[in-house]
Amino acid sequence: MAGKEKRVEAITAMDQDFTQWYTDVVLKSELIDYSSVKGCMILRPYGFAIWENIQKNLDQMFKDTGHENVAMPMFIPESLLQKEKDHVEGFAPEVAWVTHGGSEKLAERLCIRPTSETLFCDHYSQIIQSWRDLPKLYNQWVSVVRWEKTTRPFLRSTEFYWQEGHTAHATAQEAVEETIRMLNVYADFYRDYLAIPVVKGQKTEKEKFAGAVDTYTVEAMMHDGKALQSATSHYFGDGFAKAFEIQYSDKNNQLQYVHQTSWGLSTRSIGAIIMVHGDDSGLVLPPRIAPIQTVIVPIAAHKAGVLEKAKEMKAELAKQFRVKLDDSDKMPGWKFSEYEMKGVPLRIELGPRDLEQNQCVAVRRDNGEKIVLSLDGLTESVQTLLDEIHEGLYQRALESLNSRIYDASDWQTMSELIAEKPGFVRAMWCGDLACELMIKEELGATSRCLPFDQVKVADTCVCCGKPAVKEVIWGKAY
RNA sequence: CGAGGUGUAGCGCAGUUGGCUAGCGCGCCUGCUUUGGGAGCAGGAUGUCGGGGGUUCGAGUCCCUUCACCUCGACCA
Repeated sequence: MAGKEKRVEAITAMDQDFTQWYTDVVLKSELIDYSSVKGCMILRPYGFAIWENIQKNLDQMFKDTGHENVAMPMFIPESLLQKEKDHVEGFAPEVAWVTHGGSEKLAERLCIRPTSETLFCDHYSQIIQSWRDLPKLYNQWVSVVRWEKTTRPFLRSTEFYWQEGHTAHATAQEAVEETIRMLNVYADFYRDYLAIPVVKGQKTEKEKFAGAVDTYTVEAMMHDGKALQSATSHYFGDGFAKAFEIQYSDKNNQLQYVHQTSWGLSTRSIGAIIMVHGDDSGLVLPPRIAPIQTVIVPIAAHKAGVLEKAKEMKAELAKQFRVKLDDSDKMPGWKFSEYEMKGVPLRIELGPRDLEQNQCVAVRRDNGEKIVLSLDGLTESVQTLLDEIHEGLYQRALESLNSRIYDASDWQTMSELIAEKPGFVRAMWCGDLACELMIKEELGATSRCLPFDQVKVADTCVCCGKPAVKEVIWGKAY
C-alpha cells in the first residue's frame, strides 16, 4: 500500500487546509482536548506520554551536562517581577494576576509565572556567596502561564509545559559557553529523538528575550514552510545579577556579579513533531518518543494459536520496546487506520497464514512499506526497523528543509520568494531595526535568526542597499 | 484586541414563513455472526437546542445580551 494514500476520511487533507488538518490531527489522535478554560488544553494520555518521553530523554541530557532539577513556586510577587526593567516590560502584557486569597484581598498581588528568571535570581542572591558556590546549574520542569490572545494547541496555549534551565556562573565566558552548550543540546535532541533538523542561530535585537544580552534559537521548518522557534537559549550577562544583587567573593576576596543564562524547550516541540512528520493519514511519530513504538494486530484472533502467539510476541518485544497488543474485537482494517492516525511507527500483523510459516508482517508508518519478518530474532529486526524509520524521517525532513531555503540578494527577489515560495529566505542585512521592521511590515516575514553558518548571499542589505553586516534567515513563523 | 464564522445527543449535521412528542448518520450498550485495509443483522440507551433575558397563545427558529470555540490579521515559547 502506498504510504501517501489518504485512508482516514475524518482528517482534512494537508494541502487543502493545513491549519484544519493540524486541528483534526491533535483532536482525532487524542493528543489533547480543549478544556473549559479559554486557551488551555488538556493533555490526554497519548499526548502526555509523548511529553513524558521528551522529558525523560532531554532530562538525561541535562543531567549528563551537570544540571540539577529544582521546583520554584508558581507565584511571583509583583515587586520581584519588576526588578529587571526590560524583563517586566516584555512580559507585563501577558501575565495573569492573583489578587485574592479566599475572600481577602492580597496586600501585594502575585503574578502566575510566565517564566521564572526573577524567582531563580531572588533565590540565587540568597544562596550564592563564594566562587565556591559556582556554577549553579539548575533546571525545572513546570508549566507557565501567558495570557495569549490567539491560542492554538501546543503552538501557543495560555498555560504550557516546558523546562526552564537557569544557571549562574563566575565569568561571562563560562556563561556564554553554557548558552551555546545548551543550544547544541536542543539541536542534538531535535535530531536524535524527534528526527527534526534545525537551523541554529542568534536572534536579532528585536526578537531576543526580554532582559537578555543575546538570545540563540533553533528554528525548524514545518510542512507548510513556516518556521517554528523550537527552543531558545539566552545569555544574560550580569544584568539580572545587578538588578537582584547576586554577588560572590572571588578568589581575591573581591565582590563580583554572576553571569547568567536561561534556556527552554516547551510542549511546542510536540507541535513541531506533528507539523514536520505528519501526513494525510495523521500523525507520524519518531520512534524514540512514540508512546507506542510497535502495535501488534492479530488477524482472525479467534483461530487457534493466533492470540497465544501474539501475546507471546508482545511479552518478548516488551522487554525492549513500548509495545501494544490490540486484541479488541474491532476489525483489523479499523485498527490499521487507527494506529496510522496515531502515528505508531511500526505495525506488526500476525495471522493464521503467518503462524504456519513462523513469520509476521511489519508495516512501516513512515513509508507504508510491508516487510515479512521471521519470528526468530524479531527483537533485533524491530530494533533495526525503528532505527531505519528514525533515520528515514530525519532525512526526509532534512531534504524538505534544505530544498526550501532560498537566496535573495535584492528586494524584488525577496518579496517574490516570501510571497510565492513557502520556506526560508537567506538575505543580507545591514543591522538596522528599520529594515527588519520594513520587511515584516511589507512582506510579512520576520527574522528567524542570524545563522551560525553564515553564507554571504550579497554585499548589501536586501532592504536598504547599504553595506550588509550579517546574513539573516527570514520566514513566516508560527 | 480588530474582522469574519460556528454553537442542536459523545462526534458530524438536518430542522421550512415561529406550530404537535426535536430528527438523521456515525459512535456507544446487549446478543449472534464476522476478522490480511475502517464488517453484517437484530434490539437498546442518550438532549439545559451554549447561558441569561425578552417578544408571543406558542421559540431550536424572531429580538437583546453574554459566553465559548474556529479562521484571518495586530502582539508573543
